Amino acid sequence: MQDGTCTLQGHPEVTARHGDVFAADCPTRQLLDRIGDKWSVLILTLLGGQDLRHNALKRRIQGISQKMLSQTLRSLERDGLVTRHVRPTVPVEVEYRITPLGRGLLDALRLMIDWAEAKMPEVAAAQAAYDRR
Amino acid sequence: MQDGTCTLQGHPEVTARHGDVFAADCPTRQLLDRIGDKWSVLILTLLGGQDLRHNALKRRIQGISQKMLSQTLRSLERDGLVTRHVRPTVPVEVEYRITPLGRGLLDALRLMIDWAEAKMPEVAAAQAAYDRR
DNA sequence: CAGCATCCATGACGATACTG
DNA sequence: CAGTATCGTCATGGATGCTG
Repeated sequence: MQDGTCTLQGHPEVTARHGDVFAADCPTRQLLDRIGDKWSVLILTLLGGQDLRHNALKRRIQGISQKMLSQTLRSLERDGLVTRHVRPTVPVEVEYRITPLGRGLLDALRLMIDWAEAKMPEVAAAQAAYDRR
Repeated sequence: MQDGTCTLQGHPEVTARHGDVFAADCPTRQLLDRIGDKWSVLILTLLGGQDLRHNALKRRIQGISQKMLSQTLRSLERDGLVTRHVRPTVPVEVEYRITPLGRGLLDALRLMIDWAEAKMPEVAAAQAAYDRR
C-alpha cells in the first residue's frame, strides 16, 4: 500500500501529487503515530510538571519497560519535544526536560485528557448499553 | 504485567488499590488506546464535517482496509461516539453520524491537528538536526 | 544509573473470499 | 452496498542480559 495522501484537511488531489516523499504525508498522520505509541503522552505529561531523570520517569510511569522508555524518549528528543541533559557525575545523571515546542503540544493533549476524565462515565455507559444489546 | 494504576493525574497510591478491574485504569489510557488505533481520529474528523456512508468513508480515507473501517466504526459506535443509521432500501444504505459526545472529543482532537499543522515544520527541522548530528 | 542488543509473544492490520 | 470470516505478515513491545 503506498500512502502519501492527506485525506483530512481536504485537498487529496492537490496534496497527493508531488512524488515528494518528504513533505508528502499530512502531518496529522505523523502526529497520530507519535500520540498513538502509548507512552509519549504519559511521558510528555509528566515532564510537563517537572524535569525528570530516566529512573524517575520509569518509577512514575510504572508499567513501562526500560526499553520503551528509552525508545520513546529518543523519539521525543528527535522530534524536538524534549531535551536531554547529561550531568557527568560518577554514575551519570541524565535529566529530561520538555521544550517550549513540546509544551505547546502538551496543551492540546491536556484538553483530550480533560475530556476523557469528564466524559469517561458516558463512554462507559455507552459501552455497557452496547454490550447488553 | 498487571496494570490498573493511573500514574498521570497523580494519585498512584490512591487509585492503585481497589482490585476493581472495572473503574481501575485511568481513563487516559483508554482514550489513548482509542486515539492510537490510527483510524478513529480520521473517521471522527470526517464525520465531524458531515454524515457519511460506509463506502463514502472508505473512499475518503483511502488506505484504510474494509476490515479496519468496519472494526473502527464498531468501536466508535460502542463508545457512543458515532451512531449507525440503516435505511432499508434495496441495497441497504448505512449512514454514520457523530454524536454530541463524539463532537466533544473532536474539538480536542482538532486542537491537536491544528498544532500539528502549525508546528510540523519545527518538528521536521528538529528531526533533521537530530539525524544530521 | 543510563541505555543498547537480543529474543520472542502477541496483536494489529491487510488481502482475500464469501453472505445478506 | 454493507459486512463477516479466515489467514498470513509485520510491527509493537516485554523480558533478559550486557556495557560504560
